[in-house]
Amino acid sequence: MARAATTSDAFNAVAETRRREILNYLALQERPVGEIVAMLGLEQPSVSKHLRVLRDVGLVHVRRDGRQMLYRTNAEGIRPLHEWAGQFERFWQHQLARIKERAEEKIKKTDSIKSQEET
Amino acid sequence: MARAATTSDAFNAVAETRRREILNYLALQERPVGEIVAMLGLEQPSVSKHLRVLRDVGLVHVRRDGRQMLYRTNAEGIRPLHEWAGQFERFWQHQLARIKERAEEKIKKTDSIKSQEET
DNA sequence: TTGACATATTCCTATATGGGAATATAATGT
DNA sequence: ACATTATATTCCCATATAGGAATATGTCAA
Repeated sequence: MARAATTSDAFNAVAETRRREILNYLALQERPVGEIVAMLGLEQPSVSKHLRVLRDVGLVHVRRDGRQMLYRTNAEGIRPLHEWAGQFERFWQHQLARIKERAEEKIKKTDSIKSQEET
Repeated sequence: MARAATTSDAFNAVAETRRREILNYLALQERPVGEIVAMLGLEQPSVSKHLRVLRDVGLVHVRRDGRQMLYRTNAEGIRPLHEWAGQFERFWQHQLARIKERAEEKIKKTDSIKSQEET
């Protein structure tokens, strides 16, 4: 089996840096394709293809305005990702706490060595 | 250019469902490869290859214990993902608020129609 | 050393890219 | 109808899989 399609789900879609950039750019307000092209410095067809992927997984909304297509990030689609990653929050907090503890113990030891030296 | 390597970063690495399952499984405690194999129902070489990818991007820690290799999730590696997704939290909150508003307005309208009918 | 167990790597193939180039589709103005 | 503008799609190719099969590596025990 080959790698899963980029259109399989949000996880695969946002694996691409350019698509994450697009989502960041379109979060605040909707924009026509031309502005996204200018913003990313990519060829227009490439941008259209990325937008297609984002549409297929429901990460952007589109509406037509004359000849323009206005795209906007659908933040809801990013929630599953945030929630999955959030499961690990308590673990990295634990890890950080342990790192802190060790660092403080190290300082204590250093201090006691120092006082020994002073003796 | 082809798709970015799965070992490019955490985003690409966790795009694969199996690898997310592995990270969930290894979050609570370290486990030998054999248990991961039993848990996922995949072939051992496939699991070893997924673990290799996770190691390369720093999403798991490993240590040897006799013939076994004990893997454990490195939650820190998942933070960038959580933080990127977290940028959109305020937007989906807005979106939900608007949906709620509209729903409430709809109910109001329905009520006023009802009272008209009653007249 | 030899055998058994645990894990990793290599080789293979079908599949899915992402970008460039060329072309198609859609909407507007004249 | 025709030219122009804005996007989308198709065709091409180099690259990177994920999994299966076979094999290699590493560790322990007798």
